[in-house]
Amino acid sequence: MEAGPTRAHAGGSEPDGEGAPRTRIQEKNRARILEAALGTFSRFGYRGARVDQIAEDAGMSKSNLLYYFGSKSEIYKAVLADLLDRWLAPLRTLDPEGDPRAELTAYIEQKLRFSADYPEASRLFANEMLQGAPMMLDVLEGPLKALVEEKSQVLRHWAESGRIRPVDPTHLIFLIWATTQTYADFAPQIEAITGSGIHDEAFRRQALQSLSDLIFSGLLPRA
Amino acid sequence: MEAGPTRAHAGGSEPDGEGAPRTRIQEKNRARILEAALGTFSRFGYRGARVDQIAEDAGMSKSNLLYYFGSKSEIYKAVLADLLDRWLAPLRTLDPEGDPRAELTAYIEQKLRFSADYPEASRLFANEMLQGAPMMLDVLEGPLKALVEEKSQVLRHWAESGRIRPVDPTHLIFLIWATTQTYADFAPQIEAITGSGIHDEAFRRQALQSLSDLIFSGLLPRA
Amino acid sequence: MEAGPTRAHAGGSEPDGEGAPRTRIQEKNRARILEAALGTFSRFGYRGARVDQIAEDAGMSKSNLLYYFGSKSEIYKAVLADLLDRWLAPLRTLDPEGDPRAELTAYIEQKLRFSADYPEASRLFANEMLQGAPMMLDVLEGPLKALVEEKSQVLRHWAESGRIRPVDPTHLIFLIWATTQTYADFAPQIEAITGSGIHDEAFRRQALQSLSDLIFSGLLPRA
Amino acid sequence: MEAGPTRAHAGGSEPDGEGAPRTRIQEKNRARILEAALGTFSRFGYRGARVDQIAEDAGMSKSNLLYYFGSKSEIYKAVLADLLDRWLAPLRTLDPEGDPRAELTAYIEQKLRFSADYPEASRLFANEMLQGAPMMLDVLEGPLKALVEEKSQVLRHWAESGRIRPVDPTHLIFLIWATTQTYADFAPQIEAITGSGIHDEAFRRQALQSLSDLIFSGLLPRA
DNA sequence: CATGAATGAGAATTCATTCAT
DNA sequence: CATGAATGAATTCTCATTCAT
Repeated sequence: MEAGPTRAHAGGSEPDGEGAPRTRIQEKNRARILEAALGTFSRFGYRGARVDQIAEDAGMSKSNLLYYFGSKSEIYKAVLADLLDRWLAPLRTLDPEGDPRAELTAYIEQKLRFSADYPEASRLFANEMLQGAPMMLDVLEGPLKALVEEKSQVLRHWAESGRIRPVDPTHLIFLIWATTQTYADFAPQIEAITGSGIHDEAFRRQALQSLSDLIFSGLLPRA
Repeated sequence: MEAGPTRAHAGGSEPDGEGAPRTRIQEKNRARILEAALGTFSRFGYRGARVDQIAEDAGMSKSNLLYYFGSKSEIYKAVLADLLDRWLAPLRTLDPEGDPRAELTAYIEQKLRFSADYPEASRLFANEMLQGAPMMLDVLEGPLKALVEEKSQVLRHWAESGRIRPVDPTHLIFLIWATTQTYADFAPQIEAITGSGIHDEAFRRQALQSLSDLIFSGLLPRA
Repeated sequence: MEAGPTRAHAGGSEPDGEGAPRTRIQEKNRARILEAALGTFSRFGYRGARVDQIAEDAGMSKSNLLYYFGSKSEIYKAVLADLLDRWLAPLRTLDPEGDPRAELTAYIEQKLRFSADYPEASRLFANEMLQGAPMMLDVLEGPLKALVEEKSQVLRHWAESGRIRPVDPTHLIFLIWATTQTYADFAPQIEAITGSGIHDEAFRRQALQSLSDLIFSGLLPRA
Repeated sequence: MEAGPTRAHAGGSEPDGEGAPRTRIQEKNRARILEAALGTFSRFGYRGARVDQIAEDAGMSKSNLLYYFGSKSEIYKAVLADLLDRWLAPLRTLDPEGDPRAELTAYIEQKLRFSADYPEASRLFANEMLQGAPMMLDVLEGPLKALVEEKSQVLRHWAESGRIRPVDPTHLIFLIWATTQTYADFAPQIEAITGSGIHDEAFRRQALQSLSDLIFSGLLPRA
């Protein structure tokens, strides 16, 4: 069983009930925990992460951490939930009415920003995938798939109206995801080779430039 | 200490001396262990992996496994070493004298094959990156960087001679890596969305087609 | 690695920080552990001792013991530190201004008491020596050597002023140490031969008598 | 159970039967094993010693070592048996007809030589004592006790005939044992303080001189 | 006579979690 | 809201010993 739910923890007064109102300090501590957890889970995965380390990174005792979340898997689930929305948001903005090049460039830019601003979130997502996405399968097969199909339609329409060349939209989306995320997920490799990384603004501009140039114009010289 | 080297275990007559000659049975058992280890490490990373599980997957007792490798980190290192050569091989074949389109297409195809044939190796590599590449940094900064620089020259020459459009070669290489590996590393996502995957030959052909079309011709309609 | 230092264990909120203030319960548990550890280490040495057994003797679970000390070698070091002061204390009391016979007799008596009251401490010290004193070398070469040199001076002065015969002070000190400690360290032998032991008050008086008689008057009949 | 006998090892053709004739190579290997075992057992005691290490020190495989001795405790017992005779030998030479001073000086010298030549044997003996002499109790209570009683008689006769002062012979023997063995058993301490040790001939002469001077003449100045 | 292969019982830690305060 | 104390189930690794060759 990995990343699987554990029994709901007993006790009476935990602050995590459904829509339980939270005090300001609770809110702050939950946020600190989630941030620390993101850092750890993204590096080591669910099994490799240690509650101790999360607590330490969050600047509180392990006991106190467990007062807020009850169990390791609860923390994990909360982090994942936080993550998904942000991960999907950029694609949602793709506007069927906009100019294809502008829209896609904006999308790529947003994804690059995400890699720059939330590299750990990107890595956590990657980690889930590597493990077979045990906690995310339903999201992948549900909302994500639906969204991809919706946006694929947009791309197909653009192609039919001659505004872009006809390309398999799914693979195009995969390409955009892969190329933008790689700057976060494979950062050590990127940095070893280039000496810089997506966190650097100049580098990010250069990456955006190269990517959109390639995606829009391709490699073949114009006749 | 994660993924750090452990001292060679003192006890017993372990068969793993430097260039020690190996008997047939050793060869066989080591291979079984490495294969099982690849499966486990690629899913759970170094810390999340359990020696028990590797032993079970390899069909031997934990003690016997440790007779061959001495420690978890020794296994990990052996798996990584095995992996690197295969991972790098395709790029090495890129021939400066060949036709750019043919060469690059062949490269992409090889990388896709790798994702199809050794998805676990691909994921293990990804996992190392996510963790910050603790065991691989020197390889990244040494041989890998050198190879990338060598092949970047090739791309640059092609551009200078007008055979391809001038594109930042490093980012092009990153794009190829990312897009080909994503089919192995993010397989659950791919499958959730497309219902198929890189292991399927038709899918692989379609992916290759889409990728090379995009990379060579880009999205913009020809004037 | 024997008796070598281990890293402080990462996990949890161990109560053993540098000069961390200790609660009453911590004080009590640490004391129980140290006492049990003394018993085990003194019999079996560092390597031969089992943490399980120490925990059992201390009346607590192994986990709880490790909550207090983190590792076997940490316990060992704590026991040794506790031991050294007590072991050295008697020699410190040797007063240059006092009467040689009274001073030395008092010293011998204190050492015999130590053997009687803390035979396990004596044996632990012996055990460290047998192993080559891996954890104690610096103390031996530092504070202990200094103290011995200081007290050797005292003996030398006594000899120069004619109050005792001139004898190599170092070997005299070794003799006193050896003869007093043997009653604790070689207890089984002593008891097999005499049927009694240093724990017995009459025996102790007899030992003291014999020792001081020998040391002061020697074997040769007075002319 | 420590140092306790384990079940006799099965098999048929081991070379260790009662008076089984031994080939030259067997004889040589047994000797190498016993020597290596002495080194390890003397430092770490029975429990702390590892068969691996003994095998390595003896320059053979663990399997081969166990071919000769069958089990750890068998080796231990063999080493102890070897040891006892040598340890006792010096005392046996004490001649009732000889001159007390000459006889005792010779005895002390022999014991110091033993400490110099076989420090590991001395330490192994000490180790057994520290553990409560589980394997030696019967020897201590039998042959050793008898021998001590015999030689005590000698000392008593000497005292009765006025050749030495009347001193408790047992404690005198203990003193000689303790003081001579300390140079082997507590070698690290001796060396830390003096910078030399019993292995050094000059040091040994000095020790002998100091000891016999003290034992025969004592500390008090002659009137 | 000797070695390589294999194993199971231990032994030291690690780690998530519970409990009391 | 927070911490210290305690625990038991893993988990890695050790070690004496057995088996086959």
